[in-house]
Amino acid sequence: MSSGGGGGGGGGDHHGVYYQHGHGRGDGADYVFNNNDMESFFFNQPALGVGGGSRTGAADELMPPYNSITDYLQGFLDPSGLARHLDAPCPAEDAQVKHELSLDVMSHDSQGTSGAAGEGAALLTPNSSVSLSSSDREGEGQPRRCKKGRAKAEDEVAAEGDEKDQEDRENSTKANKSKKKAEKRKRQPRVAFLTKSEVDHLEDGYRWRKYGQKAVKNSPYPRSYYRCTTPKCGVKKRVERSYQDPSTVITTYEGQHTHHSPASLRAGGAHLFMPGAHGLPPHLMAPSGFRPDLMGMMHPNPNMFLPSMPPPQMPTPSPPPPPLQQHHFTDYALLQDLFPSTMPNNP
DNA sequence: CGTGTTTGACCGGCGC
DNA sequence: GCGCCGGTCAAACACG
Repeated sequence: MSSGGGGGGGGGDHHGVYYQHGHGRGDGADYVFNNNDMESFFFNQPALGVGGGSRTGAADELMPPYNSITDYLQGFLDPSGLARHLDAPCPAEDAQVKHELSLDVMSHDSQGTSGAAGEGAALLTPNSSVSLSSSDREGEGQPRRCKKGRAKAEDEVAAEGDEKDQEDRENSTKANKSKKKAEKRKRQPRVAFLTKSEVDHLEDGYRWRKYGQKAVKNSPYPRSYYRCTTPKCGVKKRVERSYQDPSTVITTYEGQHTHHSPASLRAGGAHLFMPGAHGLPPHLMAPSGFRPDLMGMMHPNPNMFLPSMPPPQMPTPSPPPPPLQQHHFTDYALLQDLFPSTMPNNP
């Protein structure tokens, strides 16, 4: 139960697109994920060492590093889950999800906006009585500016080099600044999920604090900035609505959580890798097409596991969710519009 | 009171 | 150097 309208719950229908591109200015995400394994987009670029930079939208060539938002958010936190995936992707459950997705797609057609939003929100919202809470307002997990960036830079400089004359100090200041900048510029890999949803902020099991909102150029829809409220977890995400397809929400995650999701904890350490067996919204479950062989490559920092992570327990059974209303929108042109700087021209 | 949102200001990178 | 723009800060505010 977030005050001030926080959280908001999930939307009625969801659909993502997986896409990767290199770092650059602008909104780029390293990955864009498509929840529908049958039509997911995924392009590799050599920069990250995943694949060979092929730029094709052919489904059978797609090798999404993450099969779902959940995969991305949680897949690397749970060693058992990872092992589970690496060993066997649970074909039965996998097939189940696939089946559900297919059914959803087939039976609901595209009616994007429906009154099911509220219903879906209720369903997709993993109950807000999460156990994790924090008053961490400014993300202790990552360096923050004391007051503003300049103040912090100066503090750092003062702390590091002190017995230098003013000139050297200035030089070191510049050097340090550029150094820090360089380090700071080193962004975490980002993964974008395109989701058909009525609500902007999709529930993903984690708790987020909104720390900013900006108007997006050439778009009537603003972009919201969220930060994970868990201390020591510097994961951020941006949420914006596609101006081209207003029913599509673009959620870009940056970084990896260093903790389990409150939702999973609430569910008794549910296997977030176990599609259909936990309380997570279906749109966050991993569809088929999982590529365990890519796990190592797709994750630049596999050491994100918490050593003290409690072993997963059997999840409490949750009532089967109603079918989602999903849409196919794997439109290359749309992707180009969404990520013009990174999408090649349609071959 | 705790938690989360809103919003204007600010910072820093980049292109011209 | 300047302006643009994405990203962030933080005080004020809202809500249960």
